[in-house]
Amino acid sequence: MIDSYKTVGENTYEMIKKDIIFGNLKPLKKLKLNELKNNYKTSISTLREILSRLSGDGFVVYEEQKGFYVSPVSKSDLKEIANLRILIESHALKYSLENSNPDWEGSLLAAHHKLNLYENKLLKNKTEERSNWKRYDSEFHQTLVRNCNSKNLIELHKLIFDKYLRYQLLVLTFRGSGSIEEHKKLLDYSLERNFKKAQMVLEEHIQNGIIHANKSF
Amino acid sequence: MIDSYKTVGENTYEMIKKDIIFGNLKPLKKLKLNELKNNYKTSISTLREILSRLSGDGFVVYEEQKGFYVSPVSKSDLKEIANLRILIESHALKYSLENSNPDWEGSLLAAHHKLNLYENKLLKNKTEERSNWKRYDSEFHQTLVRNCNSKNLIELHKLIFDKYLRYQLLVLTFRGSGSIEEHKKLLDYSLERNFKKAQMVLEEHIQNGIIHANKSF
DNA sequence: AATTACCAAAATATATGATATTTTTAAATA
DNA sequence: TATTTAAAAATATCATATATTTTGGTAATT
Repeated sequence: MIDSYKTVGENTYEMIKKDIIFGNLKPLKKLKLNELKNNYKTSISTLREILSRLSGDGFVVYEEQKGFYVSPVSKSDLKEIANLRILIESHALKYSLENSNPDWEGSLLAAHHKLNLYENKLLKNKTEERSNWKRYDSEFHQTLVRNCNSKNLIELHKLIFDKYLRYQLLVLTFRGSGSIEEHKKLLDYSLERNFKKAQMVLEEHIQNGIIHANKSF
Repeated sequence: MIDSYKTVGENTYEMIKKDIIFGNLKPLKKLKLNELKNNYKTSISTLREILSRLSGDGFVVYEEQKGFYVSPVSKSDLKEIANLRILIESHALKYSLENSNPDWEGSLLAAHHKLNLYENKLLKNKTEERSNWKRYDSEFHQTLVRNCNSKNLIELHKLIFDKYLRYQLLVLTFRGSGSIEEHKKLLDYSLERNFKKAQMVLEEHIQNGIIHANKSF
């Protein structure tokens, strides 16, 4: 219902973006208009619109007269993204904590609860669906920054986070109990409004993520 | 020659973006496809592509089934943008200084020289062209961050800076000798690789800009 | 064998016209 | 005044057509 209400363009945009994030469209793959037209059942003009948007988001690269292709990935790019994520997410977290209020604290608790249940499930059963884990992880981190009271900052965070997400789904794996503990600390320090400690855990959390990644690249 | 080589879409993209930044297309103005088609002499499909890109850049807002309109401006938005600019530009500056080298120092000196000449001219003659000033100012600040060695960071900075630029051209005016001094200090501390002092000046520089702006909003 | 030149096929860039929907506007009604 | 309704305007999408550019392969040249 919610989904089918959207326009063709919007739906296809989501689909292609998802396919890039989940790796169904591999890095550097040439995105030929005719091919896409057949695969996604939309017109060329709509597709060009979509690809233009995606190139703004950084998931697609566009070259004049040559067309579009899926953005490349690299270890150094991941490092850059991770550093930016630390910068942006920390900054937003700081303001979220300053503006802390019961409503927000409640939503953070809720988001953590769901994430925690899922991570524990993953710990026991490795075959669990990975995309769900990422959904809860995203939700938790996005809740962390949501209270910062700056629309621009939230948007920027989403931009970076999505790029990071792509790497998570391409090369990062669930780190197990380490990640669980970090999330718990992140929650606790946030509820205590202890920015310094929360920030340290966050930075560690993201750094640990990419250390883990180095193996699989 | 260089310009006319580009595609119609690219040229029109630049034109519309410029018209928004310079205020020829006023905030909240509805961007009707047919109207734009007549004014910019391009097809609807090309225009939709362009507007899609611009909405990714944040200069245009898109609403499903309702179309496109020029992004609004507000004092609080300017404040958010300024804060983000401080965050991003400081961070990038830090790394630029760490990676400092003669080449970069040279280009920074050059950029400052041109900016300085122009600002002094402005000080004497208020009627001078304002868009030129902004060009040199942009160039100087972009040179500051260029050496940070992170493509993502540079792109992010450009994104924010352009949004800031729009406000500069819409509501900010030349502050006179204050700005000149700040730029000079920014240059000197950067050449000394004194991040702490350079950062402080930068923050002050941007803050002073928006204090000045409050009057005209 | 490597490089260059050239041609055909593929792909992009752009424009236009057609159709279905949706939104907006303005008029009509209660 | 508020609500409803009908007409007009605008968006969303697609298909098609054309010019230009890029690509890939073959032949010619060094």
